[in-house]
Amino acid sequence: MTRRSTTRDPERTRRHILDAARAAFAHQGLDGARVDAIAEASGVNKRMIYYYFDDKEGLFLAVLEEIYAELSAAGEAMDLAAPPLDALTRYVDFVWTYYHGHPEVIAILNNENLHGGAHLARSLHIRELERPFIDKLARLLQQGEEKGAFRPGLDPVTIHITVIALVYLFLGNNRTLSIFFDRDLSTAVAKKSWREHIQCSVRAIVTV
Amino acid sequence: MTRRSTTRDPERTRRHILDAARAAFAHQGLDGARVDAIAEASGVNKRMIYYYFDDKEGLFLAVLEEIYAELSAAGEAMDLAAPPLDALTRYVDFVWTYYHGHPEVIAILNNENLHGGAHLARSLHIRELERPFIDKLARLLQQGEEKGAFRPGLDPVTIHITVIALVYLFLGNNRTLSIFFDRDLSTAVAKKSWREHIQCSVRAIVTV
Amino acid sequence: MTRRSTTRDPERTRRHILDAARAAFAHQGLDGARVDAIAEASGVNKRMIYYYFDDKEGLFLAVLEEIYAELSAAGEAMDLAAPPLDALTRYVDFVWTYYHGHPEVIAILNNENLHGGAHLARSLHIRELERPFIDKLARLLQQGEEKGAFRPGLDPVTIHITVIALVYLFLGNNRTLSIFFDRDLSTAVAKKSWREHIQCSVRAIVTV
Amino acid sequence: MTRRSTTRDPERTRRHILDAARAAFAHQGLDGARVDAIAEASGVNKRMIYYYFDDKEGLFLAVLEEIYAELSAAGEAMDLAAPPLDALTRYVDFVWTYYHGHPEVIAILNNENLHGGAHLARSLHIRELERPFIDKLARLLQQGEEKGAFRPGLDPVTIHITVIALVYLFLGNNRTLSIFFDRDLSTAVAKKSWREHIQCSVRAIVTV
DNA sequence: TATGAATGAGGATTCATTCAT
DNA sequence: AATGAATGAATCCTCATTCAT
Repeated sequence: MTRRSTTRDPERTRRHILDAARAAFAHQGLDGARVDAIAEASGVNKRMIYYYFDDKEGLFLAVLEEIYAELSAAGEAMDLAAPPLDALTRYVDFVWTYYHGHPEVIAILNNENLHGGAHLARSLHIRELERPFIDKLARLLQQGEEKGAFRPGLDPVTIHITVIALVYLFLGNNRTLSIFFDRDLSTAVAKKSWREHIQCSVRAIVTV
Repeated sequence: MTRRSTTRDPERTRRHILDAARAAFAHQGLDGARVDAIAEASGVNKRMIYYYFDDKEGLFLAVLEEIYAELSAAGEAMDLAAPPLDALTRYVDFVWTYYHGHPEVIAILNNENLHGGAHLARSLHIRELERPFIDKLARLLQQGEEKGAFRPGLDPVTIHITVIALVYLFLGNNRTLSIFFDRDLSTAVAKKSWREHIQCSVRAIVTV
Repeated sequence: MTRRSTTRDPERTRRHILDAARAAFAHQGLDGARVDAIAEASGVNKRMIYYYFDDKEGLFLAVLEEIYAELSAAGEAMDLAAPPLDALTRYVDFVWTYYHGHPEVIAILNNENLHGGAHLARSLHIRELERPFIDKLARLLQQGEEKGAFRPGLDPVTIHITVIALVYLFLGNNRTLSIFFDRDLSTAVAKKSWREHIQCSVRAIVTV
Repeated sequence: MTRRSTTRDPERTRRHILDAARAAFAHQGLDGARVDAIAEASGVNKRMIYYYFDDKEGLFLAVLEEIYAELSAAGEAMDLAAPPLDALTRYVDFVWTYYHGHPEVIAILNNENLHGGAHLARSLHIRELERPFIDKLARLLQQGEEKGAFRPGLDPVTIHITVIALVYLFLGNNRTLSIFFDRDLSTAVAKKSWREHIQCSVRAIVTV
């Protein structure tokens, strides 16, 4: 498990640390994660964490920035070239698939919210990021509106947050929801069902 | 602000500890919160925390159980006696108002999800709780369906989670959303706007 | 060496820590001294150091304050009831004997000067201390002047610092002086000789 | 302020390191000074410190030896060609001016004493140094004695240490003395006054 | 029921030093 | 001669928890 980076490869060392940190922060949070454990898991000398990231918070911020950069990059990869309703379906699917495939993102973002977004606010890189999700969604809504398929005046940010909310909460709070409502929401069936519910809901929200 | 409970009042001591713990867990999470700080804030000797709650996790569970009990009790207080669409509006308002008035609930539940719902799963009290929200919502959807105002076959749990998602994510992730989308979502205007968006959305989802 | 304080005796615990700290700071300085070593030497759980003194600097300050308190108390014990010249001799002897018997005081005060008197400046207790050395010396100089034995207008603080200088530097810098001037100043003979030199010098300074 | 010595200039590199080290040791002591900080301040790669001075202690010793060499050189520059009393004044002035202009010398020598003169004792260069201060002072005392101005049998080392004591302690312990005696001794007036006091005192000590 | 004192394992971080180039 | 990367042993300090009263 512990990979030894015998060769002198700064980029690789950084990579190993970031990967281990991401997993650790996702599972135990900023406060629960242990620097020792991250070092151990990354197969890198503990000292290197401080060499590259200053301190635990710096490491957390680096993870956070990477998450947002990936989020932004994911938007670039999304292809919505299709008739409005189909594109809308694709779009929702994309968001669902993204968070479903990156559950650690949810945990880490929740953690950042717990801390009032303090790290993110201090970040210099976040501001420079593009938000392709919004741009592409904006164009989609525009086209749908022009074709008379969608309601006029829809705000892409609002719609995007709506989709995120429906995806994110279901996935991120799956355990407590399951327990409280006494219904296992972690099964493939429950997920499929919820995914369809999101599709229907979003369609209902944007259509006339 | 540190209340000294010199008098021997068990119930009051428990209360003080729970209140301080709730605030602490909401602000720093289970791992970030400090037993010392909780004792200090509650004006109670640290030893008492162990006397009443065994350990930190026991205290967290107690807070969690109280939150769910209050959640359940809040459902009881909700009055949906009105025509379906009006009742629906009231219902959404109720959920919004509840979480808006209890932001610490969101933080603590997120924390419990971070830990995979481990505490909740162990709780004996949770199972016994009624879920009045669901029951009342079920009746409402039933009535709406009978009157031809709502779609048939709506699942109250699904609808409830939908509303929670739209409320909870906006409130709980307000900071990171604001930063990432470069739009201050914490203003009264932004909140009002989002609240209306939820109302419209839910209506669109349940209506034919 | 390691005394175990099995009994619960706060005062004794504090005492043990302070004693060990004093020795440690005297030998390795604030930065060189190790908290672990102090705990070990005092036979007290390391955690207690932080319990009683907050941190290493707090411990250093406590040592410093104790040193000054003892310095002040030593002044009280000094009896100068004698004819001026005899009293002067006694006084110089007292200062010499004090520092000679408390070499750690010199090391610690030097350390505090290294840090620009930062700790002392923050101390609240220092200001309240009496300076009996000065008061008694003032009276002595006054009497000597009246009897025509001493020069008029002598400033007690100046004279006191003079005596301290002659005592303190010889004792505190004994090693480097010995090496540089290639003459062993640590022998009993050298000390006796220097002590007499101080007596003569001070007498020369104050007499007409 | 960090000078980059991109060019390969061994002497310059050594110089930069020594300068930075001297300042660091003067301000934080041997234990408090950080090798990293010294490297940073000297604009030289940290590895070079080990290349030129073996380790931290070696660097400290190098600084120490330089200090003593300068001290010795300063003695050479001192010109006491004047009538005994005038020469004595000049001499005291010289010592005062020297330490006043090189306050870091005091801090570093104190540090060396804290460590029991261990580094100095191991030094090979110290033994070879001339002590022109002593030689010149010896001649001065000799002349004064011959002219009947000074007491016979004065020991130049004793007198020199006396002067150093009066200069050194006032300057080196200025902060703690000021605080303890509640009198600001760092002002120009206080310094001038003390300097005159030394002059008078030394004259009183050596004259008949 | 309540409290101040005590504990030991562990936590983040720092340090002087060395390696590989 | 010079450098960025790497190391492991410490170092200060914190934490949840328990003891003795």
